[in-house]
Amino acid sequence: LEAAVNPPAVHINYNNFPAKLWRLINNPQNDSVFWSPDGESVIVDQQRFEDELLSPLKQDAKLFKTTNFTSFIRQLNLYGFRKVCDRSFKDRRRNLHHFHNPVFRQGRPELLVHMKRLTISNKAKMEAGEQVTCRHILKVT
Amino acid sequence: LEAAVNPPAVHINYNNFPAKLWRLINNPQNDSVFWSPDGESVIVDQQRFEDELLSPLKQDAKLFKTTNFTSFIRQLNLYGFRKVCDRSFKDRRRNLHHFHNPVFRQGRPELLVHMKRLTISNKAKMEAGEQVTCRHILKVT
Amino acid sequence: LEAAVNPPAVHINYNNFPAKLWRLINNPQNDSVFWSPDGESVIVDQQRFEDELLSPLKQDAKLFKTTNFTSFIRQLNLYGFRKVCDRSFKDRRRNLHHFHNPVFRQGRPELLVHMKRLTISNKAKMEAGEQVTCRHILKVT
DNA sequence: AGCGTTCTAGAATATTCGAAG
DNA sequence: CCTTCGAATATTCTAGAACGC
Repeated sequence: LEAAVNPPAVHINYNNFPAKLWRLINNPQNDSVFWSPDGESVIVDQQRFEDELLSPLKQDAKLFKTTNFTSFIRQLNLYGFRKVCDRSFKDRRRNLHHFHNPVFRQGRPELLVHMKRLTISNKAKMEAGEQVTCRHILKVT
Repeated sequence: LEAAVNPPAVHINYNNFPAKLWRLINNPQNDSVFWSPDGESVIVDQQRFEDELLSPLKQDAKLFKTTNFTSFIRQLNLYGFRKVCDRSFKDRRRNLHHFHNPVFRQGRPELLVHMKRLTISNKAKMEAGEQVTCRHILKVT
Repeated sequence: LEAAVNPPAVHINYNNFPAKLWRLINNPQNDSVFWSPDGESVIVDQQRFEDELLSPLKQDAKLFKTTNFTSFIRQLNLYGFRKVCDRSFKDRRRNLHHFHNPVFRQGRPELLVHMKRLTISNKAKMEAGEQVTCRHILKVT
């Protein structure tokens, strides 16, 4: 309860995928990634995302090195996002992708520390009950 | 605007990495490190860099203690440079590395004071909104 | 040798992927899929392919049911195509994909009957030396 | 049962980072 | 702060799996 009132400061690594996605979705300037109405999942407008964030013409301030939308999808899956098939978000002209991750929720940055990168070796470790090191979480002694 | 015309004198520690890189890239004698055409990023010719700056044969005027190119790359990353994969700079014969840092730009020495050495503790402090002291910046106010 | 002079009539199923790709690449009207200069591999211009063949706006004459380029790539891989990384075909503005399959070559339609759909079960059969049935090949003896 | 489509994951390589000296 | 090394992350290409036809 106390934790809810005074949430511990969360420090996630600025350059890693979870932090980038968190900044993007909470950035009012950005209109290619946004929260679903219930704040429980992520919606990505593929065309805008490609135009504004992946275009090779905008080399400088690029958040991602890739120019392929599929690489972004691979990252989402690696960090535990699963696609939600929601008819109400279908749009004939726009390609809207709807992804859910239980530890990526609007207004809950403290959950981000539970993100795991689901590589084979990490999954094996988790199976065996071992610790998984996650570099996106800053250890602030 | 005034700053652009009369940039304030910049004082960064002569022997630290940012200053060394700044001197190198602006030294017409040097041909292993140079600005990209738009002045927004750094291009390094690995062969020349190794031959002219890292070779143990040139003990005298050696700028760096290391003889490994990878250590130089580690420094670039530590100071916030990220590799840019730009197809147009590919050269079959030369190994050209293209790195970008928003505060390392041609003709903008005043930006150098914003360079941060991205150690874990510095990153955590920055996440928490605290000041980060950098020894490479000489305070001469 | 005689076969090269008088190649046996080849009949592949009109609606299956190999036939569709063959028609596309040999159709002068189409400019999104074409042969590499040596006729040994396939080059796909992603933007044009999406615009002209996958766009949901062109419902009528659509060759494929999908609107996703990735589904097309999945088909290429399923039929044994592998990506070729050829620098000389890089284009900053266009996304050109270069795929190779030893049995898909310009002017050699008779090779198409050797195309296999590499599903798990087909691969297992081939490992065991069994026949693989391919519905895209019309048996017209 | 085979094919097309979709979503997710495996595998390989390139890049970046943490930690120790 | 610099250097080194090993490990985590990012990116790319290919494949597994599930489903509908």
